[in-house]
Amino acid sequence: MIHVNKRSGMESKKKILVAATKVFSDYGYKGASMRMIAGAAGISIGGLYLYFKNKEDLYGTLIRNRLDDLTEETRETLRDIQDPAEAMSTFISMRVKYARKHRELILVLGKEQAITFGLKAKRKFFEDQRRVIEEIVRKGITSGRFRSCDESEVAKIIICALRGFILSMIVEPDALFSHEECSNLILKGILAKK
Amino acid sequence: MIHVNKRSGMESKKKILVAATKVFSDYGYKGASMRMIAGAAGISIGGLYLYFKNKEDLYGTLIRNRLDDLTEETRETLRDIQDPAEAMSTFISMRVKYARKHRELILVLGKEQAITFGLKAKRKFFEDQRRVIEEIVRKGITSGRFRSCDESEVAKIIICALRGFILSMIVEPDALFSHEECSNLILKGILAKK
DNA sequence: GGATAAACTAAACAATGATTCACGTGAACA
DNA sequence: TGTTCACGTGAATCATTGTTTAGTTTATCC
Repeated sequence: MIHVNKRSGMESKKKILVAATKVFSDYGYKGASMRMIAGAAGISIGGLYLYFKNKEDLYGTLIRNRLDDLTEETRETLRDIQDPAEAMSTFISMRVKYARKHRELILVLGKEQAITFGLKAKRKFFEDQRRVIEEIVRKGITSGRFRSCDESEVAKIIICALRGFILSMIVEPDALFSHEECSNLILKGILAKK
Repeated sequence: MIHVNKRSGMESKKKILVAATKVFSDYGYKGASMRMIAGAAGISIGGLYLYFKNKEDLYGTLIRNRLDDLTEETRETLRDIQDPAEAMSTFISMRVKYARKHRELILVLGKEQAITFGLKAKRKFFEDQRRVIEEIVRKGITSGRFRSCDESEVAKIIICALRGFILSMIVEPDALFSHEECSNLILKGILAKK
């Protein structure tokens, strides 16, 4: 009774999403055309519309999928790390590594801050990430490892700094710096201990 | 002999640049049309081409002007500050304040990383800024105020963190944090002094 | 006033965009 | 084998784009 064609649609859908990520990251939302995406995916223009309502839908699906993945992966990894300093380092290096690996995604995200449909998913993502950091900082303070501070404020700042690290890493790949140094600065600051 | 029309062109050029900044920041480079810019500037479409060769020229002029201004302003302000910690704080708060005041510019900059003509001016800008920070860090180390570290590496990291602060500030105006806290984290880190 | 040139306009141009639709294709089931 | 339908095509549609151009207004100079 179930009717599944051998030319499985799911495969095409995946091919489209992969191709679209590449094209969007190279040209931005407006700069990427459905023709280009279709070409990159090896499918016809009309074919795109079998799987996505329109350009906006394609873009939104792409963003949502990837961000949800990363959020899940983050929680997973941090689950059994107890030391807050180590958790912080791990969080930072995770995000940096993910960004390096999924360069395209970061470019897409960075490029279209104004497109409203992307914004909601992005906000949710950063909110999630912020909460994770906040929890780490809270633990750090109560355990005496971290200096006393407003954990929510500091969490915000760290998230933002991290965002800058990653953006720069992507935009200027030659101006590289290690994620160890990033962690180090955030943990120790730059003032000499007196 | 000098022939200057009362309908002075310079005024129109300024009006266009102001309007273009707004429109570009709202819609991005591709998303902004010459029609929209003309409308916002209260001028005809053809009028734009009296002052700018084309869309790319208009965009490029806009970026270059603003970035050069900020670089100059930065050097000016830091000239007579001796204490490296104070210089660092001042630098950070300057950039944050500038970003808050010229929200549109930051949005424009953040939006089109891929447009090559904008990129060159931007790279130069960040390079300039990096050198300023590097100098501050170097002074801090030799004077014993800062812990010993690779000044060029740390300068890069601080620039990137700052970029993140500013980007976040612009994208999510509600998730505000003080520039005092930013300086604080960079200067002191988060680990407790032992 | 008449001439000149800068400042400006509006319509037109060719190119390109997203989206639609009438039409093929081939695997699965009867 | 023939019917069905998911899958796929690409020319056509229509809006919008950047840019050009022919023509109009307006301030200055003789």
